[in-house]
Amino acid sequence: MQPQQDDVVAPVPARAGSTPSQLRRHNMGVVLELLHRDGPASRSELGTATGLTRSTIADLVQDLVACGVAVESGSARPTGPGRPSAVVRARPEGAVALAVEVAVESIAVATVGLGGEVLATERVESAVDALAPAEVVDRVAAMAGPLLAQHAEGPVGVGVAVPGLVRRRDGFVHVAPNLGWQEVALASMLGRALGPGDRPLPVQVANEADLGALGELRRGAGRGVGTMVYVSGDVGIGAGLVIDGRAMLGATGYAGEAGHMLVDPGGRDCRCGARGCWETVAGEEALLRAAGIDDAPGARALALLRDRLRSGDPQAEHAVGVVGHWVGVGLGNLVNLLNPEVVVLGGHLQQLHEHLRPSLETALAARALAQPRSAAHVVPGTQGRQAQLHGAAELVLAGVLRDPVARA
Amino acid sequence: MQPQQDDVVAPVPARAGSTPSQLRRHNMGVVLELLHRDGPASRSELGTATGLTRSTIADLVQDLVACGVAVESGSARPTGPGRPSAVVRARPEGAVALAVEVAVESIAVATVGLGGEVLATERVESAVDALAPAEVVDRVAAMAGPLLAQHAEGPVGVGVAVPGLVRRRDGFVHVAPNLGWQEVALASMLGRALGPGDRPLPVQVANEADLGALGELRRGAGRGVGTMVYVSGDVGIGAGLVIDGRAMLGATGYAGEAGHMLVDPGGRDCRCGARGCWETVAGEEALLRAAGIDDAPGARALALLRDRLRSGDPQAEHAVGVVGHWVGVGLGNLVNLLNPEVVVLGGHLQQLHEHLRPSLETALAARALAQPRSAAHVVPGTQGRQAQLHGAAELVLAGVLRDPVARA
DNA sequence: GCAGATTTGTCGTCAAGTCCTACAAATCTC
DNA sequence: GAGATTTGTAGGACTTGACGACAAATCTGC
Repeated sequence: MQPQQDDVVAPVPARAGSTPSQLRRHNMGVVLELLHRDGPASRSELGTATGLTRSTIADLVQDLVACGVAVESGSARPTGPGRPSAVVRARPEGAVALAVEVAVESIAVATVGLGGEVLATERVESAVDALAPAEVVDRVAAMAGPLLAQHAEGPVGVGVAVPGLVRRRDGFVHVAPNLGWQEVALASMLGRALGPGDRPLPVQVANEADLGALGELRRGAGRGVGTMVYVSGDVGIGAGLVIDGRAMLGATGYAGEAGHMLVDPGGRDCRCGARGCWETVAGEEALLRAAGIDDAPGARALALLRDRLRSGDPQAEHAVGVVGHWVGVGLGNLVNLLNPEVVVLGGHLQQLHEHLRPSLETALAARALAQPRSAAHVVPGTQGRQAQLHGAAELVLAGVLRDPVARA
Repeated sequence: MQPQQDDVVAPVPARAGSTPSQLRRHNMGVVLELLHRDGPASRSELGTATGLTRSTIADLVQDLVACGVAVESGSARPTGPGRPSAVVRARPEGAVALAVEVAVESIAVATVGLGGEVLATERVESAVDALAPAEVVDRVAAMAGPLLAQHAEGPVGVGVAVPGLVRRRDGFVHVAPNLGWQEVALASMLGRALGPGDRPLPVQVANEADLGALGELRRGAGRGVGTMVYVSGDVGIGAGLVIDGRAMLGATGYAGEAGHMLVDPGGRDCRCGARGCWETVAGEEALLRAAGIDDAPGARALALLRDRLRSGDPQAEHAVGVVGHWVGVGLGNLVNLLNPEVVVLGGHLQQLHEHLRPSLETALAARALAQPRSAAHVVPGTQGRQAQLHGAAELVLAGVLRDPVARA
C-alpha cells in the first residue's frame, strides 16, 4: 500500500451481463431493500411495488425468511374486502452493522440492524483531538465489545464516520485537521482491533458529512428524495451529496469539501492554507467570533450562544444575521451547481437553523437562479448526531441489500 | 402544462423486480452498449467483458443482428493461435439520432448513428440571438430535412443542446439569456415541426454544458472516466457534471450553473442579477475587457485575442494570466466539492487552454485540498463544438441501449 | 507439409427463474 | 348468510443462460 500515492481507481461502470440466478438475487435484494427503507409491507404491497407476481413474491419472501433477514408476522390491518395479506418486515438481527462516529468531542458506537433499527448505542464525551489514533481505536473497540457480544453471529461489517479527508478505497484517513490526524490507516487498524484476529472485520470509512447525508437521506429529512445536499456545520463545514438517491463520494472519496469554496477573496486565512474559504465566514468559529464568545468551538460555546439569542443579546443576533447571510451565499453556489430537491442542514447549522433562517433565505434567494421551487427548500436535519451513525450503518448494510444470499 | 410551476418530480429510485425477458433485454443492452461505447469487438471479447458464455453471446448477437442494430463483419485480425472470432460492430443506421445544437452564433444539426458515428452534419453561422424561437425551430427543421431524408426509418429521437436553463422533464427552456429566450416550450415546438404531424418525434432538450460533458465523456477527453467535470466557456460559463459515468442533471435539470458561483463579493454585477459571479471574472467578456478588446464576445473577438497572444501583446498576456487565475480558483471550488478524476475544458477555455494554463494551475493548486492526483488533471476537450452534438445524440441513443428490442 | 495445441462456433440438454391458470382461503358488504 | 373481492398456494409452461461435446479454424513446431 502506498498512502502517498492516490491512485484513482477508474470505476469503469461497465454493466455486467446477468444470469438467472443473479436475477433471483437481484429480486431478493429489491424486496429486502423495500423492507429496509420503507418499513414493513404486506406481500401484495411488495407485489405492486416491484411489479412481480404473487407467486414470485411468495417465493422470494420464503427465501428471505430462510436467510434470516426477514420475518412474516401474522396478519395486517384489514383495509377493505378480500383476504388480508401477511405482513413482511426486515429482521433487524438478520444483519447487524457496527456504526462508529469519531467526532471532535465524542466517540459513538451503535449496532444497527436491517430496517435501520438502532439495537444499542453508546456515546462517550471526550476530547478526541487529544488522543492518538491508536488510542481512539482502542476506545472504539472497548465500547463496541459489549454491544457486539449480544449478537452471536457477529456484525456484517463496520462503518466509520470521520471528520476528515478519507480515501474510500481502503479507508485511509488522509488528514483530519480537527482531530489532528494525518495519514492514518484507520480501516485496517479498526479491522484488526475488532476482528477475531484471523478474520478481521470489513471496515468502511467515510467522511462524516457524506455519512450524515446518507443518514438523513434514509432515515431523516431526505426520505424519498433523489437529489439532496447535506451541509454539516461541525468545526468546519462539510457537505454530503446525494445524486439520484445514491451517495456521491467522488472519484477517490474526497468529494464534499464545500467548506473550502472561495467566497471572499479578501477574507481571512483558513487553516487549509488558502484564504477566504466558506467556513472562514460561515463556520462555527466565525459565528462565535462575531457573537463575541471567546470559548473554543464546541457544544458549550454553542449553548452559550443560544442562551444569548434567547435573551435577545444584540451582538448574538447580529452574528447569526451575518453568518446566516454567508451560509445562504454558499448554499446558493451549491444549489446553482447541483439543483437539489432539498438542502438539509446538520451540526450547528441545524441547531441554529431558526435563527439563521431569515438572512440565510434572503441571501440564498438573491444568489440562486430563478428556480421557483428548488431554491427554497432548506430544512434542518431531523436526525441530529444519529445521522452519521445511520449513514455509517447504511454503508455497511448496502452490501447485504445488494445480495442477501451472500450473508446467509 | 404549467410552465410557471416547477414541480420537482421525485425520481423515486426504487429498483424494480426483473423477469427473464427483462433479463434478456438487459443483456442485449449490455452488449450493445459495449459496442456503442468502445467500438467493434470480437465475440470472445464480448464474452470476457460481460462474463457471459459463448453460447449466450452468440444468441444475443444473433438477436441484435436481427434487430438491425449490429452487424457481424467477417473475421478479425488473427492475434494468436485458435480459431479467429467474428467481429461484431454496432450498425450506425440501426438507430439514428438527430442531434441539434442551438448556440449563440450558429445552429448545427447532425445525424448520429449507433456507435457514435456522425452520418451527416451541417452548421449554419447566424446571429441566433436575433431570431425568435419559432424562427430557430423553422431553421432547424429546414436543415434537418435533407439529413433525415436519407434514413427511411426515421430517427429514434431528437436531442437538443441549448445555452440556458432547461427543465429536463418536458424540454422547457426556462431562460436562455444569451439567446434572449424566456419560457420557450422548445421540445414540443420542435417535435411538431419535425414529426409527420400525427406522430411528433420525441425531443429531449438539455443544457449545452451538460451535453458537452456527455459528449466528451463518451467520445472525447473523458472516455472511460467515472467522475468528471466539464466546464464550458461560452459567453457565460456552464458546467456539466458526470457522476459514476452518468450525466448529472439535477432534480429538475438545472444543475451545472457554475458560472454563478460567488467568488468575489466585491466584484461586478452579473446579468443574473447577483454580483461577483464566477463568470464575471472568468468569462469571455472579462477576458476581452482585460485584454482591451472592444468587440462583442464571439469567435471574431477570440481570434483577435489569439493573434495578439501570438504576437506577444503584453496586455493580452496579462489578461489571460488574470483570467486564468480566476478560472483556477473556480475550478478549485469544483474540485474540492466533487473530487473528479478529470476536469475537461470546453469552449473558449479549451481554445485558450495553453495560454490560461500556467496561472490556472497555480491557482488551482493553491485552492484545492491536498489531493495529489486528482487536483492536477485539467485537460482541454478534444471534441470542440462536436461535443454538444455527440452529447445530444447520446441522450437519445441511451434509450436504445437500455432496450434494443423496443426499437426493432 | 503435417500433426498437435489452442481457441472459437454450434448444437443439444439441463437447471433456474418467473409467469400463468386454477383453486382454496379469508375477509368485507349487503 | 350469500356473493364479491382479494390473497395464498400448487402445478405446468415458457424463457433464459449455463454446461458439455463436437466441429471448425488458426498457429506452432518439426
